[in-house]
Amino acid sequence: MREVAALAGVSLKTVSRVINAEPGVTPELTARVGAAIERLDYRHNLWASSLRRTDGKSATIGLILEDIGNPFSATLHRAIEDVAVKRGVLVLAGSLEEDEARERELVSAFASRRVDGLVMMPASHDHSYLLNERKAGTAIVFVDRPPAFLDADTVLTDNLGGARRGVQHLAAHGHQRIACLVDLQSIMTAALRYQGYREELEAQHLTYDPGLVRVDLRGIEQAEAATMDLLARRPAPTAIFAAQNLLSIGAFRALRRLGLHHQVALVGFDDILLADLLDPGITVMAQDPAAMGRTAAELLFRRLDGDVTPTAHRIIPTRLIERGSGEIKP
Amino acid sequence: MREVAALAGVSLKTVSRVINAEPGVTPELTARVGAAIERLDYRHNLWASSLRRTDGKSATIGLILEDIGNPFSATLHRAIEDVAVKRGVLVLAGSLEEDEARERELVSAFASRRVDGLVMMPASHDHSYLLNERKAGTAIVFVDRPPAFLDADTVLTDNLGGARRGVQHLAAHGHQRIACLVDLQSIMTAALRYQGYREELEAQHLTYDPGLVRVDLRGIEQAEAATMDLLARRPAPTAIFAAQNLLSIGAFRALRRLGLHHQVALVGFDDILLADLLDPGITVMAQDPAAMGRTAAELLFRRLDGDVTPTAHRIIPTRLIERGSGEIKP
DNA sequence: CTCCGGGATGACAACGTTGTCAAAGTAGCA
DNA sequence: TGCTACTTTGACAACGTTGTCATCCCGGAG
Repeated sequence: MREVAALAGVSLKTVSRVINAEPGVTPELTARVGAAIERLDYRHNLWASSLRRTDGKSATIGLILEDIGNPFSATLHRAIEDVAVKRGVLVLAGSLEEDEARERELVSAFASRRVDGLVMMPASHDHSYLLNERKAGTAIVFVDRPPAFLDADTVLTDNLGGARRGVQHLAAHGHQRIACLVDLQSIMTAALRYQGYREELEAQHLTYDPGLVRVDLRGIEQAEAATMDLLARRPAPTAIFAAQNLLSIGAFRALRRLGLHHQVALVGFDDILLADLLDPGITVMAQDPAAMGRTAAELLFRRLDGDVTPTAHRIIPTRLIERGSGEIKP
Repeated sequence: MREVAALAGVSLKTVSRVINAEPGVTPELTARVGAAIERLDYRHNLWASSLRRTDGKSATIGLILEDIGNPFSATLHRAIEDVAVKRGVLVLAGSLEEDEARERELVSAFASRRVDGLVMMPASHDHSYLLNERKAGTAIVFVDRPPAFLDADTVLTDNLGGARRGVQHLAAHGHQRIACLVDLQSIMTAALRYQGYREELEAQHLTYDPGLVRVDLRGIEQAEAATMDLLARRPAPTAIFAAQNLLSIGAFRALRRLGLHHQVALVGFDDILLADLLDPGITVMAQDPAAMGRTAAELLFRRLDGDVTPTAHRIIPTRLIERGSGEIKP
């Protein structure tokens, strides 16, 4: 910047004014400075700038996800980016893999980089440690999973309602023995879906049989094994509610392996790419990660713009997509 | 930091030393400073630090992808993150959507934030503008697509060889009339796959029929329509080589719609989640985005560590995965 | 002609940190 | 005791930028 000022024959401050498009600089000087910037290939240093500015904004936000690589997180990420680019804000992202320590590390790494805001899908179960960040002026929005011991803006899927709707769909098709596959119960969303399953059974006056439920399942293989196991019981379940993505796939695999994919009904929670091309297509309660990301980003930027209304809690509805597997009768 | 120094009763510099774990500080002082940091909930400001440091490193790299949200990019992103976390480096990412102007904007935004390195999957066709960035000390690695008018480290899929292998697989099963679906020809990878198709036809002494090729297809719908169209020709093709992800899905849809999914062979380029659960499973030439990301990140960090050997060009092999659709005989 | 107001420009300090160098303290040795 | 050598600590400038305030210049009013 010093060099630019020298080449243009003006002071440092004038260059700063031109760069920040501050009013009150002669068009002639603006042009001279612009030319010098061009010629020297000068790059503004945003960090030095934000260090000195009064608002201290870094035009950067942090994003903490379960796994950047999985389709749900990736779609969410993309939706947040789309909102952020409009404001010239860049996104730093990191994966947790259900590791609470990693969550703390990431928050700390983001704090060191002075991000303006944080969108997080937490792994831990106590977020009181974030109070300090917020006191330092960082806006925080939780997405997909709620905060604990902290009051903050939150964007969630309607896990309870969605699970109920899925089970209701099966019951409406005449099923009485509906099995259920659930992820780690320590994950709030999994617990809620399980709760929805139980609530809806009761609402439908169906008896709850613990033998038809498998919890703490991780990944396709475990779900496949659990499904094989469930279907070996007598009387066997006539329908399966798989409360997560990979669990649906595992269940489908098992059904195919047993040749039961046209006899036993299946409803999954969370949509799967290509599920419509399978035979039968998998009926799901679809989440809307793009809407979640968009909503979370909008809430975040509203806070950064100075909104101080009480914390907002947004519930994104799920949508039933009938593709065949959920409409099989017992 | 001033407050920490005051509370611990030491100078600024000593606090700095403790934070950076510089040798030669009494354990007692280290402890006192540590306690003060804890009590004041002090956060190190990485930007101010990197502003002052001689190496000027920001422990942050930039990642430019076609679309953060698509599975290929997301997997690549994740693999890069995995290498980066080991060094305490964070990743800033942005999507291009085939927009050349956006590519420049992102590079500029990253440059303003003084990233140490850049991994990019470019959309533009002239990267000479990056010379200035590199002169400024930013390491640059290209991934999935090669640079133009710039010599830089590159990590590519074996597009040519993979396409040839796929077509060869179809020919080996007795196919003579093999159709081909291709993405935008302006995309280097698409052009190479098309070239592989033609080269392998020639190697197999099969006649090249331009009527069996559809280029510049974008997305599932266009591929589906193109496939319907191709299959209406007489004589009809007995096999299809789909040179991209979504094109394979479109082709499969069309085959299903026409009830030809067990008569016409299909080989896709780039793997598809769940492709093994379809009927028939889709045979593909699988890319390895995780290996690409890992390799790119390793090259980048090697440069950052001072490696000045000539530019490296890594080719990541593809792998044929037989699932049924590619093994159908004419 | 003087004085005032307002717009354009620049000098300088400060943001939070680290590199440089000097000062102070300690131990060892003749 | 006096000297050197070394270790530990601190004062200060500097990184690249912007906020504050002072200065300068010009036109117009009295």
